[in-house]
Amino acid sequence: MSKTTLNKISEILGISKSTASKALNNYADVSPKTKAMVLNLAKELDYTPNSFAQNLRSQESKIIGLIVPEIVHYFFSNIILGVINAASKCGYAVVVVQSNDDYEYEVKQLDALLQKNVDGVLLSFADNTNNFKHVKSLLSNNVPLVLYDKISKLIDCNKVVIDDIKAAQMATQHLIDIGCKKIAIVRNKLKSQTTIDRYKGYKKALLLNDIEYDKLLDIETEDVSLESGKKAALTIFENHKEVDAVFAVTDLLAIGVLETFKENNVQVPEQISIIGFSNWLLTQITTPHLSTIDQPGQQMGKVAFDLLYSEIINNKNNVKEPYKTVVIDTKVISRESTK
Amino acid sequence: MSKTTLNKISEILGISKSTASKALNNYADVSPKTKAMVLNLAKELDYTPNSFAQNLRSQESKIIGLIVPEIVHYFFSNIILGVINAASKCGYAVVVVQSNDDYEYEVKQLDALLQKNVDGVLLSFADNTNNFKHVKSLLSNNVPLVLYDKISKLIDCNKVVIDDIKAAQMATQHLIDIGCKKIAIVRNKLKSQTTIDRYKGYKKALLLNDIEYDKLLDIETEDVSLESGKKAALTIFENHKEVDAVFAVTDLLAIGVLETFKENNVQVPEQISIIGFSNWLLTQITTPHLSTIDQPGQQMGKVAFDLLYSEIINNKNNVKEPYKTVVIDTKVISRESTK
DNA sequence: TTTATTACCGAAACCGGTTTCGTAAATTAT
DNA sequence: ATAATTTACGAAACCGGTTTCGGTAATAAA
Repeated sequence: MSKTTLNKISEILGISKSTASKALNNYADVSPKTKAMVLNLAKELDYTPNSFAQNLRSQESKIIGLIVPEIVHYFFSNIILGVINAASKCGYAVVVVQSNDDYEYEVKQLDALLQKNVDGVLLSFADNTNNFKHVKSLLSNNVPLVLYDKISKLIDCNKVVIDDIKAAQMATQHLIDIGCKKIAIVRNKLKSQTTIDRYKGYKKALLLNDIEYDKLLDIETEDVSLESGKKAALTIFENHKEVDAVFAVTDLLAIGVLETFKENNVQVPEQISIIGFSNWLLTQITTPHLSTIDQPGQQMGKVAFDLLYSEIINNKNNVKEPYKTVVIDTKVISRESTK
Repeated sequence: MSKTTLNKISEILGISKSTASKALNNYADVSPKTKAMVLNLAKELDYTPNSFAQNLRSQESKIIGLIVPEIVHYFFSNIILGVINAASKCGYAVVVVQSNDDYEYEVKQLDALLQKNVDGVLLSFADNTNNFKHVKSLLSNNVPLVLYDKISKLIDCNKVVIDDIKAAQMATQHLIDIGCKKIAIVRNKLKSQTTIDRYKGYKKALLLNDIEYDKLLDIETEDVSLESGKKAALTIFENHKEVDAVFAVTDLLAIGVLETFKENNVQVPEQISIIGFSNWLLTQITTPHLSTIDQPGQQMGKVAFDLLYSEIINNKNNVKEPYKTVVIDTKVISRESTK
């Protein structure tokens, strides 16, 4: 049994394809009788319009592309969920791809999305992306784009971010508020905007509290892995016994730091306080529970989709709205690792 | 500047659309000169075929649907990654949706996928799915389907699973091997196949080692959350001091159990050993590190896609292969929580 | 009764490719 | 030289909807 098409329906009823289509789409110029006839038969034959044909006609796929640096990642999982839920409510499906935090891959995956004719793209840059040809060509091709989380100020489009400077400043201030004086920062050396901003926030907090920035307490790591956190902690443990607090720019780094201190019998938080960044599920499970910055992924995903959606709608209606940058609120989650 | 189409190319070159199409698709009946001409112009105008038209013609979308019970979940994140990587290599995009571990939602999301005309579906059932009308209608509509992880034996299709019985048996045997005698099981009461099988494996191991199954040590929880694990541990702690080991059917449950024991000054593993299930990243971060069963999500995702892909290809060529059930190997990861 | 409206329907164009089939020209075989 | 192939190309159908536009018949207004 082949799929039922409009042609089949119109043939059976002895009417034209046009009328059948109109009946299904609530056009005014269809008599009640005819409409009922069509609707009944459509239901009986379990008719669903062929979306390929609809897509070709409307030139839209009702699918959007979502590029995340890493899929197996608590924060980005929440992004994905937020996007998918919001999209689903508007009848959009989401194709998810991963850039592997690599520029080349990001370009490739973006191309793949465009070949599928997605109606818009949500993108968080790879750590090593500092060339923006690919997104600029997107924009010149009039494909709606929303950048989220790891963005670039050089691109003129809708964005949704957290205020990394402010959040990092709050994290550092929290450490200062509980009495810490020698605060180390552990950050990855790749210069993504988020890393840079968290670094700025750290320095800003020091400055505002008349604490001198000490280059030796500024530990750069290869990446943001658990292992890198451990290495960083070892550096601190071996060379800087005076340190009484660590701000790590990601939770995983923070956990690596925490683990290593524990292994070396450094009491957390009695001897040293630790705060991370993102509020991964992980942080509620460490011993002691890790203080961190809440970075609401689901909400960011939802907002990102909403921005994209309104841009898609505006495009259809040929209206041009100025681009927005939505800043999502973060807050300090104070747990046992900072006291 | 509008998008370049085949029509535009053929008009510019003064040839027919057919010939232009053939040139681009390596047909034999195009002269070398004409072919070069078309290819050059296509490159110059940055021509990419309109996939809507291709889809309509070929009646395939080169998109597959992936339904996961929960997106923010270490195991399923790995599934998603495995699927996406494998799919991408074959030119397929993946639309990801979440069933929320709820049957109604699962049906709804499946419908949404079908409306997008996906070429196939990968599905892991919600915990409360025990009605299979939706997937049966899929199969009768000849839409390729592969079930993974949470499957049903009642459905005749390709599947990829781990041997939950064997894995749970291995976990329990591991506890026995290290000398435990009173082994409790913590499992969610919803009767998904995986839960049932892990329960079976637990009992099988007891049986093979002449340990009597004790209904009182069989703790049923509402769900598989951290909280449920904590509640279960409290039950054990308050009523069954004799228990010297706990097998929890998920890592999160196990971590809840672990946390609660620690809070009540029960030494792990000295007084009680704990083993979980799945090998989440979390398990490497708890104190003590949690023993568990490795459940290789990425590999399962890859295998699931490969099965789906070959079914899609077979369908196109009108060949019918018998359905397979691929069983992925698991192994015990012995860490500090079992000694 | 004549004219103006309204209600209802269908032919056909359109979206942009792919593929079949017929045919004229060029080449080879006889 | 003619006949048989081969080469190269294009017209047109096709995929399955949506939408415009024109026209007839029924109704309302003059």
